[in-house]
Amino acid sequence: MSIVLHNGCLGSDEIVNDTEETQGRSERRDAAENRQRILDAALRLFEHNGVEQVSMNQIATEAKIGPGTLYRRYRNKSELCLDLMKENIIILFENIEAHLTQNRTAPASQRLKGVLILFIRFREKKSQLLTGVEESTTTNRFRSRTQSPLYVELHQLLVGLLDEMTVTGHTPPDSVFKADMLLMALSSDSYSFQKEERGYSSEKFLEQIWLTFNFQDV
Amino acid sequence: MSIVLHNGCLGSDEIVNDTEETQGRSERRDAAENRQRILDAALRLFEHNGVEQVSMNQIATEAKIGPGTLYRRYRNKSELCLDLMKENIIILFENIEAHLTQNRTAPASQRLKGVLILFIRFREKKSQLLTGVEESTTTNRFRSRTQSPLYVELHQLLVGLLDEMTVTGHTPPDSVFKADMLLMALSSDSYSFQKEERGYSSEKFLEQIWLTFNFQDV
DNA sequence: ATAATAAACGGAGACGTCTCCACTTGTCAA
DNA sequence: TTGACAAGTGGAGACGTCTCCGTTTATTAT
Repeated sequence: MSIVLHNGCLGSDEIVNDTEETQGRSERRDAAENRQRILDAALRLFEHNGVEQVSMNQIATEAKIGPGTLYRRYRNKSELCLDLMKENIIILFENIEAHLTQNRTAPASQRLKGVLILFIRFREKKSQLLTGVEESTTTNRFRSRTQSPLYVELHQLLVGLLDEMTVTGHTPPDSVFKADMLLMALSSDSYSFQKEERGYSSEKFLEQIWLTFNFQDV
Repeated sequence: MSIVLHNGCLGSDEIVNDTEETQGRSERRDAAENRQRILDAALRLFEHNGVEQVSMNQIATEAKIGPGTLYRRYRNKSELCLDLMKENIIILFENIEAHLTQNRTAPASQRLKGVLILFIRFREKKSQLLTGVEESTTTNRFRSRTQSPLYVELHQLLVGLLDEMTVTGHTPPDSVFKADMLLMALSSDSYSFQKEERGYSSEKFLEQIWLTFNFQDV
């Protein structure tokens, strides 16, 4: 599972690229079959029990394969969820791309807001799976999050927009840093905490982000 | 293990309060002894192997007690780390209190900066243990982080300062939200990521936080 | 077809978290 | 002192992640 970084503007189709890097050789027939079983089993279990509640073990059992086989394909649940979200990720990036070209002449802050809105919508749509993607059993949660191609891609995008927005005259705030903070603020953990514990709606949340990061009006 | 919220300004001594809520009855002798063994064992193992690498199992074995006994006292490693840091937490809050009264008349933004500096120093000093405190095996990492009394206390403090700093005339950014974001930005995950992956020094990190959140100069 | 071979498989097992509960032990009132 | 009993204990065991490695299977060259 890998999302291929592309040169220049977003190429929605190339973003999610399965099979190992640059075609080693096509997938063996039995392997392909098993992968489908895994995906089916996972989806079934996720729907019945919720993503959080389902263990890799259960998935293996449901798919009637050994744990080793499951782990060979997906190092953890996070990777599996990512694979299950391929579709939606592609759509997200297509939407972003469309929005970005449509508003090509608008101020960067406006384009940024649009991107954030699209991302929040995306998050809402498949919140459980996305939380699954961002989760990680192993130590260094943030580290694994930031290594995910989804993160890298979005980060790059944000850096571009933030750079454009930099107010000339002030000390330039490092856009890389700012993008990291922004993505952290938009993470599952943060988002669901604000919604559930602090009682914010999506709109209020976004508004607060905007105020906190002190972006330009509208 | 509980940190008692206090009324009004910081009462450094009351912040860390052991034994269960408001004295149920004093700890049994054998229990007290075991707790000491646990603390000793944990410290020993942490020093030799690093906090991350040590499991609750190992601690129990090293302390020569059953796993059940260990878990009865500390629901997880995080709580154990918190107990191990009591001293340092008290000192942190004492320092903050001192700084706050010393600069009582200075602008809130300056006081805030001081608090952040003290916090970063605190983090540096016991980084491993603090990371341990913020870690959590269970689902909902952020949730458990935010429920920790250390979080609640700091959050309260920040809200106070941020409220003072609110520029009259702008849309008031919710200080509770801002404080959440700030604490998230200062979390172990974030801090160590910026230091190790992005190559920031403590000073640069703090500077970027300042710029990102767009606080007043100095 | 068939042999060679690399990929894929499965499950045992190491190690981890955490719970449950029958048993022991400290404490305190009588 | 002693007995009642809450507090504390320990370890078996349920369940989870993840690895290792001997065996099976698909593919491809012959």
